[in-house]
Amino acid sequence: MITTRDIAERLGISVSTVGRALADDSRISEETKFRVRQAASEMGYVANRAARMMRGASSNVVALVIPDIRNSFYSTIAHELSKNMEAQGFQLMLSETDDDRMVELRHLRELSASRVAGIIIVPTARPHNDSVKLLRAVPHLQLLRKHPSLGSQWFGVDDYEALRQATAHLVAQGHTRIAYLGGPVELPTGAERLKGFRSALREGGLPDDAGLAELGPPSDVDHGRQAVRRLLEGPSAPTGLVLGSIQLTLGVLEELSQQGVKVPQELSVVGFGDEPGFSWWGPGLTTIGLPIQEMATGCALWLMRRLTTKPGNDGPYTSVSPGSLIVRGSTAPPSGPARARRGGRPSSQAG
Amino acid sequence: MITTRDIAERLGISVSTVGRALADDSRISEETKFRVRQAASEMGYVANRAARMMRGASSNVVALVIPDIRNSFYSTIAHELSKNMEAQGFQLMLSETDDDRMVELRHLRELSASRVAGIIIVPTARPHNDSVKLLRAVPHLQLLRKHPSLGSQWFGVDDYEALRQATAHLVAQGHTRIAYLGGPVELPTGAERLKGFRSALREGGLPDDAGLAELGPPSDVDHGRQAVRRLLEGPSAPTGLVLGSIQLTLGVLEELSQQGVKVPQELSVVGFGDEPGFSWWGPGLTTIGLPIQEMATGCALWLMRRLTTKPGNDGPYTSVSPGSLIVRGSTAPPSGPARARRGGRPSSQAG
DNA sequence: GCCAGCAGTGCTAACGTTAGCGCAGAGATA
DNA sequence: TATCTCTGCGCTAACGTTAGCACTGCTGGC
Repeated sequence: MITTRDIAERLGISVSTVGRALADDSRISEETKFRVRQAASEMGYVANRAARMMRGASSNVVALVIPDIRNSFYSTIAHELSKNMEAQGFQLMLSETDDDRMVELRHLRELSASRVAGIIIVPTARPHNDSVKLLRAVPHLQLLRKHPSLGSQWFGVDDYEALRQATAHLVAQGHTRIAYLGGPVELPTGAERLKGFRSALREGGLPDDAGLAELGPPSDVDHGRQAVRRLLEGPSAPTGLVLGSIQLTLGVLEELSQQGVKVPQELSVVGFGDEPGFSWWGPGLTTIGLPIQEMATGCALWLMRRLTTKPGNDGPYTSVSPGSLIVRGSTAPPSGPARARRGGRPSSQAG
Repeated sequence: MITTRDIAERLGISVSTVGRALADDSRISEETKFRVRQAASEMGYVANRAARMMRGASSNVVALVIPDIRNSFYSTIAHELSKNMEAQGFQLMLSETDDDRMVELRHLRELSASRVAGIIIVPTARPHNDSVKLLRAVPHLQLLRKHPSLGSQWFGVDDYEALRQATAHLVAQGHTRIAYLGGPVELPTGAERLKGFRSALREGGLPDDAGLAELGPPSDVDHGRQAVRRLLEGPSAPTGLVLGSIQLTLGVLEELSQQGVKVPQELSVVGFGDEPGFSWWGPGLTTIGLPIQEMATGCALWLMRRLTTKPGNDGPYTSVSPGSLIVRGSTAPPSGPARARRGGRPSSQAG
């Protein structure tokens, strides 16, 4: 590798002069600067960032710590971050945890050793104590999931309200047996979404202890398939289904297509997130749209400002983006006797 | 930040001893090792990799340079690489080029300054000359696209054969007006895929100069929508359509759904890649399945071996994975007069 | 004619870690 | 008792870059 010393020797000047010429220092004559830049270019000199960092300069790397890049939420976030950071000369490190706290810890150790400038993290359910310690030493930002021990800098969506709306949509259509399939309550998002679901049930005068909530790994497409099969095979199958994860939604749609379940006649479905395929699935999937792109952009801008301005404006920061229900064809009033249960309306078109 | 010096001062020993204790050097007594490790843990010591790198150690970072992480091909690759590299203690840097050679160059400069250990790149159509120079200094591997100036280490798929098969499938069903929508010939993949398409036409005795090939930005979903609209509105609309990019396929499916085009009655479609939604789109999308995951794994293993073994086994290496046609419901013999063109078969079930 | 000031450059230390070499003390051997 | 070996540890230089300080000529003011 070419160093400033190589350039200095070739030109018969000192390394200081080379360094200053490359830094465009005003004390160096234009002629010298020109010769140095010429030589550097010819010789293929590339400054060694490791050496620069040893002199106290911070790195230009920001790490994104997420469960799985294949989840389109996270790839969208990664793209948006990358785009915004590239303009500021930052690079993006990618760490996948697979929702395993030990993997998360290993990654955070590595990132800490690499002295990354900042970390954007979607934490696991219960981060290891050492992970918490490591994060404290680096400017960081929680994304989507908010764990109290990791500080109060957080960008996320209103999970509670999103699921409340989605469920209320089914309640309003007269469904009384509504199931929920989402992530575990150990995850902050899982807990909020379940709360929103139950809250909407209560508001609609329905019992919320129905045991119609299936919780499990939110990134596991196969779990979505199996769970929806269990729900439909059960003794008292629901007429409505609300989903609380994009991967689970993918699994459910796959399974419903394969089993030939008639939507919305046999089952009304509200998905989570908005993938390309959701609009053309069956009758079109009614789903919860989330402003992931905007959130990621906000996140990137916040961190860039945090890293490029001197004063440590480390006050608590929280940004909650609202979701919005996208109504397509996968939801309709329930058919059959269950429909009469919703009070005064005449049972027109009953089958 | 805590350094070995801090630990040394606290324990009243030298930095050398601390360093050797942490490196588990056999010359250090077990008792000292224990005390050092204890102190390091308590004080939250994390080794500074920048300093370590200055002593000639190579970094543990591998960069992935791709057009866009939102493309599921690339997110799958990123995931697979990440998973395989994590076990070996490597980290993944993500660089998106948006297929812009200047962005690509900027990223490669940064990566070079960071002294990444290796680079896996899906190059742009015509990489900048400086990009070529920079890559030469780092162990690297081309993925999917193969540009001659970047060396002969390459992992990819058999683009030619994949498109030949896909097109032949339509030819065999009796289509005579088959359109192709894919990336530009400037891209190695674009050129190969177009060649495969035209080759299948010739083999089927069809003219291959039909002008039914629409080429354009392969990552642009909207371009897919517009292009298929143009094809269908044209004076001589095709009865079959073969696609040469996953993003274009997404756009086409969206547009066909929206316009209510009857598939396969009005148009037979063969997609590219296999997304979750492809199986439930319309009658199920016949598509070209590609072993992206296996290819990425092979890629990761090759680079890991390359980086962890001493001798620079830099001989040319090329691995071509075959694709396979997944036949679903979106392809069928053409209806209408065009069908009679395919020789002797009686026109049963004509309508 | 002498000193101040300035432009342009060189010398050197420092960042944190590692490895080669050296050294002190304890025990073994002659 | 004198020498050798081994264990356990310290000293120091080196990696590439940067910044503080010092140095050399030269110009201008008094």
